[in-house]
Amino acid sequence: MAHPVRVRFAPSPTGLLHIGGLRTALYNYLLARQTGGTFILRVEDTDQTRYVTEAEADILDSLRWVGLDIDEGPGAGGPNQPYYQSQRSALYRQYAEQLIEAGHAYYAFDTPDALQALRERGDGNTAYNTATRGAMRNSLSMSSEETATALQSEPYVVRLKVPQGQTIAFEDAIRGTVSFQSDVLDDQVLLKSDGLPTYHLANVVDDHHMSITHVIRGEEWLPSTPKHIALYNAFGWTPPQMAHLPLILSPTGGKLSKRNADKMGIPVSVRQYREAGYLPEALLNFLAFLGWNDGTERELFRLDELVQAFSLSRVGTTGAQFSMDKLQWYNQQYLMAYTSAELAALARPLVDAAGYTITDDALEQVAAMTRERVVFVSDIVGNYAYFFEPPTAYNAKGVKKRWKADTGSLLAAFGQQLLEAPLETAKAAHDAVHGFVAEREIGLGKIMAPLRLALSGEMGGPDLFEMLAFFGAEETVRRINLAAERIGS
RNA sequence: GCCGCGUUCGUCUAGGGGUCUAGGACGCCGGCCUUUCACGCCGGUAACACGGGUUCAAAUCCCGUACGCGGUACCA
Repeated sequence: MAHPVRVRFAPSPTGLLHIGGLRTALYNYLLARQTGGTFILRVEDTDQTRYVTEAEADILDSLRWVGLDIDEGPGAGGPNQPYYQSQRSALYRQYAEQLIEAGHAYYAFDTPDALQALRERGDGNTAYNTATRGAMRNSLSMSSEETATALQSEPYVVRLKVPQGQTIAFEDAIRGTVSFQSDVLDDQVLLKSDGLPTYHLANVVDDHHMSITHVIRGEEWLPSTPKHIALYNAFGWTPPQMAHLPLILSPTGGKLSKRNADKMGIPVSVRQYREAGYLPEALLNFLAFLGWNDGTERELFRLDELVQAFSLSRVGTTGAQFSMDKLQWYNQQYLMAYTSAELAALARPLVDAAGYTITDDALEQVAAMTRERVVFVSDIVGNYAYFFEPPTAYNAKGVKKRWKADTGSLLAAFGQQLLEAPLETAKAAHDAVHGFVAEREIGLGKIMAPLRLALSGEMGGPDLFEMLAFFGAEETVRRINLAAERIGS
């Protein structure tokens, strides 16, 4: 606790920000904010072949959308610029050379084919390690003259000389002690033949340079960690605290890969959730709970509340399957927490885009009526389009059950009554309907269900009297006539 | 294959030797409210992977097995 917490989210710009990446970013952010530490964004763009131009903007957009503001990084500045690894090549090269001079790394000249052949021997040995490196073409097996010549004329990489017969152990904040035998480790490539570093080198150098105190990342990195520890050791640096998060799994169990998820109809990029109408607070809350809980029975936490409650020690070790149902529940919970005015404001652009004309006041009334019935804001224009235009279809089951031979004339008479004494409030509508049935000595069912059908085409929905007050006498009569025409009798 | 990590209701999980006839949430199924739907409330369904130990006592500790997942690249 001597050093202030400094954490980083270090995505590779190979595509749209992944939902799992967002959770990693979230946990890093939570720890930083909780401790008054620093949240850094670093772009790990060292693989030129997988670079996707839109990716970086999408990562930035997505983080901004959910409200994970970064303290250092692209767009935010900071003392360790640049925050793009592709722009820090000189630094990595310098450190690679330092390692070579110290005898912890070496040059290797093997062709991809030669390495492939090694792997395919099938004797269980890794391609390039303490047992095999002596037989390969590298500065360990070649004379210094040969090496110097090769350096001039051939492509080469720099590899870490993994020490032999060591146990490499580290304390993971989530999993406790994890240990590996160094002999099973590959002599990791540090510098690729294109001169750029691999993840392993760049990551270790940058984490050290940026004084990162906690490395919080996905469990898929756990097997790489001993390589990183070996690197820290070679440099003589102290490794940061490691914390490996459980994986987010697809509902069928496998990794939530793009292909796997698409098959299940599950979006994997944050942008898709945004476009589908999920609220940032719902997505964040849901994601936070994929692998973490505060130990109480509370499940609703907004971002600032997560900051308060979060702790690395309460993060679980088991992979968590993604559940669309649970996410939707969260979305509904947060949607219900909005006031009608707020909900109306959220719905406004969708309403306009659908080509409907409605005043702000009226839209707020619609929001009030639908608030507890929608999972997405877009449901207002989807499931409740009848608030904006008369229904074009009528629930067949409902019509069969509730629309009798005398319904048409009954509704017409009710409509007539409305025009004579227009209703303005739900209370007035209530009284009008009750007065109407009392006078005629008929049941409420004779009029309420058909009225609802005429107004909305549906059998369920918001309170009928509120709807009547909303539509007013003229529109109600119009819809009664339309329904009578279309349904008949 | 090898290395690593994991395994409590269908799913997310609480629980870390006795308080567990295992708690909560989502989903599902009933009921109440509402002459509707939803919300809300009440109730139900459903789990400690298996086998050995250790212990007076094990979901909880140890070992093994099985299964799942991850890694095994000049990708991150």
